[in-house]
Amino acid sequence: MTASAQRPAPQFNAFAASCPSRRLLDTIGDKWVSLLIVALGLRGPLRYSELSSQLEGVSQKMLTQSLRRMERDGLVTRTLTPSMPVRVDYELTSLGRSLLVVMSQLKEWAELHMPEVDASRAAYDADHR
Amino acid sequence: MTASAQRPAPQFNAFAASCPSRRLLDTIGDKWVSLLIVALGLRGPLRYSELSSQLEGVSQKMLTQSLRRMERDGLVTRTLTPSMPVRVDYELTSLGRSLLVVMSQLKEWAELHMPEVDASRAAYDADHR
DNA sequence: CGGGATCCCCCGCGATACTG
DNA sequence: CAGTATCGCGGGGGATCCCG
Repeated sequence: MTASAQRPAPQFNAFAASCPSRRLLDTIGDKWVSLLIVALGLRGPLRYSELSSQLEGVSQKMLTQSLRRMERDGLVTRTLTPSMPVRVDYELTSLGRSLLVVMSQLKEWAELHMPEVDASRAAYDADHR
Repeated sequence: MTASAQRPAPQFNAFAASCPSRRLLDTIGDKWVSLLIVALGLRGPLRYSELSSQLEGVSQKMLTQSLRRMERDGLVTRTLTPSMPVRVDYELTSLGRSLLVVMSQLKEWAELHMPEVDASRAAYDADHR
């Protein structure tokens, strides 16, 4: 699997798993990652506990996992302050902020068009009952 | 769960499940839906079998499921031609095309910045071994 | 050809307990 | 406070069979 370079592949194949767009989708497809980008973008650097309380419903495990992933991807920095008790702050990197811009486009589309989606769903459900 | 309207909820809470942006993420978070939007956007109306062969790795079940969902959301139209054998074409609606625009922004970001992400990952992995 | 229905397995994720 | 480690299950999704 992950069929790598058997045949030349037509220039840019957005449908191959190795394509950048596919891999970006793997990242922002994670809802917690997306929400973290927005949260950190809107409200500046935040502590672990602040993120935990702002992303309602996130489990400790998923929060940590998502933050680690974002850190690895260079989207956030993790700053440890060895006070007592320990303090950890997360902040978007410039790369993370550039992604925030794109995510905001998504947000705009959603707020503009989700009502149409809702209407379409209602119509569809009415038909197919 | 699905806590609906118990308390007023602070104006626009992007972190609540009912928020438009959250719900859009639920949609495009599905990688097949995203890829279908791009495929149908770039190559015009496509038949079921054409989609099946272009989205490498998609199972029949997931393809159908994703198309149904998109149809319900008003993103694609499904046109049945009762020839022999049957022919079914899928095409983006204007709503779907407007979403394609946004998705293209994502694609641009990916092609522009994924190399940085890769570099960050390599550095991270080197440190944390 | 374009699906629907079923079975079944895997692992993503929540819950819980423990640590520096 | 900010995590790590472990267990357990539920359901998302693949494989398969069948139908109009």
